[in-house]
Amino acid sequence: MSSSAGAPRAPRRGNTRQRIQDVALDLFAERGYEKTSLREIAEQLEVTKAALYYHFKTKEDILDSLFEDLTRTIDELIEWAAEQPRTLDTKQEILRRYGDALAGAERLFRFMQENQATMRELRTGEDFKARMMRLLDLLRDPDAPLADQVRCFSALFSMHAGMFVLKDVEGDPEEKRKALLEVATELVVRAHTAPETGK
Amino acid sequence: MSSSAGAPRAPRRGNTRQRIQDVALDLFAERGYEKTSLREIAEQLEVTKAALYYHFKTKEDILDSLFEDLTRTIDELIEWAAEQPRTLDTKQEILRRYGDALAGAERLFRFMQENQATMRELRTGEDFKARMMRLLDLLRDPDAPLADQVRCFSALFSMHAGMFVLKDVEGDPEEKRKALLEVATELVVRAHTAPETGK
Amino acid sequence: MSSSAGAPRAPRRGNTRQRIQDVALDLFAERGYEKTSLREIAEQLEVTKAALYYHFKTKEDILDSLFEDLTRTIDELIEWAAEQPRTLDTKQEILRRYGDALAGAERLFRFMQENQATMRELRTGEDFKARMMRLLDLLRDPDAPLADQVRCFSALFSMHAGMFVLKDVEGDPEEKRKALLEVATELVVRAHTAPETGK
Amino acid sequence: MSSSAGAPRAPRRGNTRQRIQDVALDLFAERGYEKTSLREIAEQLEVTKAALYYHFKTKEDILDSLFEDLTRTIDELIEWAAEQPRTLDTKQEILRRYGDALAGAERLFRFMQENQATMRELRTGEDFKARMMRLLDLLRDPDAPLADQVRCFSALFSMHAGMFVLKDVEGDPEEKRKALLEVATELVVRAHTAPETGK
DNA sequence: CATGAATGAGCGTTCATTCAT
DNA sequence: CATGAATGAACGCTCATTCAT
Repeated sequence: MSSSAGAPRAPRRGNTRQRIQDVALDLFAERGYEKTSLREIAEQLEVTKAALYYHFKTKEDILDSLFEDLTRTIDELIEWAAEQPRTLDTKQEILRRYGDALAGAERLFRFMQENQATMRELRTGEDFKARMMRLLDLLRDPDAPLADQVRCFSALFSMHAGMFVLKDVEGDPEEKRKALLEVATELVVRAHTAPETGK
Repeated sequence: MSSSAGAPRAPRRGNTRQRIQDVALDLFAERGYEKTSLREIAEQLEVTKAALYYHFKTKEDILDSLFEDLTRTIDELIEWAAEQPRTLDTKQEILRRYGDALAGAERLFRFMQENQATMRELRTGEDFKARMMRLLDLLRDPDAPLADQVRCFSALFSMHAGMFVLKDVEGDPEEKRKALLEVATELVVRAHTAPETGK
Repeated sequence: MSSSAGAPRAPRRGNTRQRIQDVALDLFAERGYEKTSLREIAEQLEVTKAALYYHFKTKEDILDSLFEDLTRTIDELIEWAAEQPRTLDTKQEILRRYGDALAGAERLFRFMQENQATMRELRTGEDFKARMMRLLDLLRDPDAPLADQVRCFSALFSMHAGMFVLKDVEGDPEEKRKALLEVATELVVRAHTAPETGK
Repeated sequence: MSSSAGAPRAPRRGNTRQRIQDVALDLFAERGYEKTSLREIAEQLEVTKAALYYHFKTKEDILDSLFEDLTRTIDELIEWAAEQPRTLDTKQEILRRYGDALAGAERLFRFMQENQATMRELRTGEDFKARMMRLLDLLRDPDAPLADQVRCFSALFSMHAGMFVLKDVEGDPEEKRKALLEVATELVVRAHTAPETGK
């Protein structure tokens, strides 16, 4: 895709690190973290396994690096949200921004979605889960009835999982995103404004 | 744990097959399918790896056997639902029954939820996914606007994932179940009765 | 072949031992001794592995039993030949009788032919080889030139191997046998009557 | 054996691949292909099993590599022979050259001779057999009487097997080779010039 | 006459990782 | 910036064999 230019085998300047990340993410998402071996990654890049170790200390290190950007983005979102008044508007804006982050890191979310068992055993996984919980806390009101809390979780989680499950449904991806956001927003609105007391 | 008593070699009655299934499900759910080795399972049972192979032909075979009951239950649900009129009542009953199935196979659902990458590469996984899609088809109306379809998917999926995510939230499990069912039902109701025409 | 009669699943009287031998010989010859497992034999007979151990002490024991008849036949041939005068007529008769023995134990010869490495490590194999050498000694004259000794070995060995290699050549099996015997005889005749002195 | 000296970890230059081949051929020929484990090979080389896998993709791959040289030699022989007139002289030259190939790959021929059951199930084995048949076709006349065809096969096969069987006979190896070639040639001559019509 | 249940040893193979060059 | 060569640990699986019933 990128290197279609010039010589039959381009010199490939200092971009190897990024190429590793790219291929690794593809394979981790496609076949799972454990089932993807460094040999596969190296082969697809036409370098040796040892080359990977020049750029990353361990296999887990490769995975961690993939999360860096996303983690920063979400941290910023959390930071911003924490400073806002906990109004409905804020919550809606959180969902909107979260949807954007999601769209910008689709493969990574797919990876998380499909490798939760792995994530649970990795530092990065635990870190990420904590951030999701922080986000959830910004959406829900801990004193609200359980059903409202479920609504908030459901909103967040549906956005998360929706893109992949909806792949089997016909329709334009952009439309799907909108529909997911719409339903999520609706759930949060309902949770925020519900006047009735619990069950 | 259990057989710490007397004789150097316990009699070990004819329950080994079930004990294997039990331990396997625990470990598969806890640590993931790939990361659980047959050695671990055998060690926890205090038998040799070879003993596992007396009862199951392959590792995958153990997994498959775990799905048998659940698969039958869901097939019955699908069969039943297919014969009902596609009313709102029917849909609500589907959710209720699905919730029951879920409660009766909690560890298995947790396993699925957390090992999707693995499931995708296994026959049983594909089979199960197909059944989920059948269920979704019984809830949604293919001509309805996208947002309504999202509501149905979201209902199903939230029930699915909810039990595990909500473990970190305080509250009685039975209450949580009810809350999940309530929100799911609400989503399906909304999808069923929505008068407005999509986008 | 034999038990085509009556009930869908015959009671199978005391012939199990023979059935084991029959199936074992088939598989040993077809797939090799090492690559044939007792499980395969048992499965093909629709009994359990343990049943085999009721009839034979070890896997090697099954193999040994297969050689019993043939061994006796060849021992008789050797004994008979040892008492004859070492004339050309005797030698020709040896070949003829050997050809008969061969025809009556075709699968076994095929097994030997194709599993020599295995035979060399088994008692029975060594025993059999010794007998072959005895036979060779009855055909050749140790003081004759090397070429004559080669002729005798070649005669014996060609009969041995011929049946299997010639399977790929068109023609009636009985004719092939005759042709093999003819060539073998011719070689022995030449070895016996050669007037020239070796090298 | 060699590196018993000084340094705790010998340098082990770039000859490992060949050392593997050498040891493997020894063991395959001595104990049979199936009964030779990679552990044995590795131990004899004082490396780990995994080291073998750096140099060869599978166990079968090691075997295949052993055949490469011989296969090329025989292909050249076949190619050369196919271009010659099918005279007696040509046939004699084929045997002579085949004898040379045989002498240069003695262990390999022994391996084949003693592991035919294994060879039959391996790609390389089938390939090799096809080549032998090609050679046989270059020696025999398909319209000649069966006995003449047997003579040709017997010639080829005796050379093949002779070296190993004759190990138990006293005499100089070089002399044996000559005697084998002499008898083989004689058989082919007889097949080529036989005036009588078959049966 | 046979089975059900299990074992211990071993197999071929793969993996993440290391390190001298 | 990377490779060639290797390791140690583990994996899923199969085997011949045993023994109480």
